[in-house]
Amino acid sequence: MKRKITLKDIARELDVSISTVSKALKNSEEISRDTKEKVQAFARLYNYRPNNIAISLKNKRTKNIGVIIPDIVHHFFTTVFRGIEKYANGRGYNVIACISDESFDKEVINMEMLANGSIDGFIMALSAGTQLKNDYNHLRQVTEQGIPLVLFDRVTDEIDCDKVVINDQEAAYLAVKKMIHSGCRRIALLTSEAHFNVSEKRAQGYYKALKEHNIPIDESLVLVLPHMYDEENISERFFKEVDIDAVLCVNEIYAVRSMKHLQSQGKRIPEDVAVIGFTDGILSKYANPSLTSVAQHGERMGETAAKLLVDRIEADYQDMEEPLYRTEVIKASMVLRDSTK
Amino acid sequence: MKRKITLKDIARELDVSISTVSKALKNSEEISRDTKEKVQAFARLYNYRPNNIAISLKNKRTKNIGVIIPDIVHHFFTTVFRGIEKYANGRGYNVIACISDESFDKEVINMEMLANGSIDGFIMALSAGTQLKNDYNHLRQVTEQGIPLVLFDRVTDEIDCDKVVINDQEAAYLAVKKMIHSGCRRIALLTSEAHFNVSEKRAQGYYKALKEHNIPIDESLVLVLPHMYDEENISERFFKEVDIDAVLCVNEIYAVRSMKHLQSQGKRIPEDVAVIGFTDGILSKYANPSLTSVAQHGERMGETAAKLLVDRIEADYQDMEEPLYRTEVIKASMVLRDSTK
DNA sequence: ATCAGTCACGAAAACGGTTTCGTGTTGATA
DNA sequence: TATCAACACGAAACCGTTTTCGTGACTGAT
Repeated sequence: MKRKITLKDIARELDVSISTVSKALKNSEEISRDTKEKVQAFARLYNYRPNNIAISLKNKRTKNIGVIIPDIVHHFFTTVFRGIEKYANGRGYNVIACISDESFDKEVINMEMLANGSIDGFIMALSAGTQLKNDYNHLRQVTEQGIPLVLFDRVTDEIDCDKVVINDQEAAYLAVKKMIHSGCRRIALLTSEAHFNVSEKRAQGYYKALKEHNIPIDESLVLVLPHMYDEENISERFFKEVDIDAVLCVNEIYAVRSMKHLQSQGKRIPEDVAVIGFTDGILSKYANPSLTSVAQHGERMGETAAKLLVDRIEADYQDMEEPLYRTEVIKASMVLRDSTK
Repeated sequence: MKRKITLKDIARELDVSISTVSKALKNSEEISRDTKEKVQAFARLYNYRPNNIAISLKNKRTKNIGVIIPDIVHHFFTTVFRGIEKYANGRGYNVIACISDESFDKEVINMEMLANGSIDGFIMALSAGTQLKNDYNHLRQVTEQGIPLVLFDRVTDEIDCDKVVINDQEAAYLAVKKMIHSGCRRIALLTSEAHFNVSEKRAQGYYKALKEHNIPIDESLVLVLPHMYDEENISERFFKEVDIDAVLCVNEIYAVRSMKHLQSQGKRIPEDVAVIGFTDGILSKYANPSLTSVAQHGERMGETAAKLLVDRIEADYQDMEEPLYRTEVIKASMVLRDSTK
């Protein structure tokens, strides 16, 4: 087993000082051609690579960024993660992934684990637990220490930092508007109580579209599903009881499940009931009929978040004047498929 | 902005030496109660946390593990990743995620980035590119340096290390057997040419089951789909041309697409054609009809891989005698749903 | 012969910890 | 009173780099 070779090893072997080796490898002007060649050849031969940890300690930067997301087995977060990873990698950063599992405690623990030098900055989406608790002290701690933070999707006004969101309200508004224009009048909304932020905004868009078209709001058409609790039965019952010609769902799963329930009642999609979901993932694409869906462009969101973060890290590092905190809005777009007319 | 406080700061402030502070915080017997209390109180007050990087440098271990997977937007890998993250976190390790994007070059670059001190060990699934190229020098480099490596799912015999695989062949065998027992005789196989290992093993299971039941093998019922190239058209044509009463697909996507094509030809599932897929993901669950599927238990696979890795890292660290390399087999299981009789 | 000015290199500090090995002070013991 | 162990603490090395600041040897000019 060949152990890793260090500057010291090279120095000893070639009978020069450590500083000389370091400089020679950096092609410093200070070192003679002869020595440089000798050192570089030796380093190549023994496949010398500088130790990242030592460099991190010296430079006080790790070239790592911490990503904390509530859930990875979730198409949207997965695509965001990919966007982050791609962009960060392109700029020489590695990504440390932590999954909060929607839990406040895990989120706090993860942040604390990473905030002690392991990373140069954070990208995160708030866990449901955190939003429920409405406690953001762990975020404040981090920003007060001068660690850059970018929030995406599940954000909060309580914290002053860079943010990336999608135009949820507008997207929902446009989706409902589309259904209205194709003749729908009794439009249901399936939403969740869990991640307040986005669900609420989407609901606002829904109400706004109805109002604008003078369609009376019927609260019995709005179903708020509890997080992970007997959802399926509740929604099945719901569809038996209401008389509708369209549904807007705040995610894909609700949407395909709605289609299933509606179809089992003999309703045709989209002829009898139109369905639109949020999150243009694999389910939307392969559902039968395929699902018209609001694409959130997670990958772009991830890239944008990563860019904001890395830019700020590097500005920090080079003592450049700090750009003001920005909130980037990623425009959702509708992917038209066969569940709408 | 409060900068991070260091041992040196505390030492200066309390007029003791750095060593004393260090020991006091570790509750060393060497230090008097008075001093310990003073130091600990001060540290608490200023929220002192030791710098991870410094500790890593000293200990020559980072408590990070590197995970390199071909793709994250893929249910199976995602669940494995979650298993790894959970287990590793439980043992105090963080996970650095790299996505090779099925490319040999990216895999190599990622490994080299991480192998210079950033991590204590690797968990990875080989990229398609690597399997194609059949070049494993980057893995060999890593193991020769004494960095522990665990391969999962997409493994190779070329490298001597811990491995975690599923019993692909047997799972496929059992799936086909099930279809035979329910009366199917003309059973198609939809497979891919990309990740040779698993596809091939599944194919072997398919052939084995047919042979064992004296069903003649008809190569025209086996469709090998090229990776990402016009798959949909090819498979649509395939289903128009063949006359079958069952299909085994090496992944969910092929399976739901098969169902779609079959249904559009008026075939009923499972009455006319039974369908079984691999990867028990979200698609299988929400497909219509829901899909009988081979569950690969990715999460358990991830946990197992992480356990193997962490155990080896810690054995290394404590100079314990090294356990021999092991290959753990995760048993796949069949989730019966509505696409089979 | 003296002096200034390269040139090529080394010593040492620094990053933030841990750990080994002293060492000065105290109180008890012979 | 001399000796010694126990106690409480500090100095310094070390992990592997980078970087600043010398410095000795040589060159060329005066």
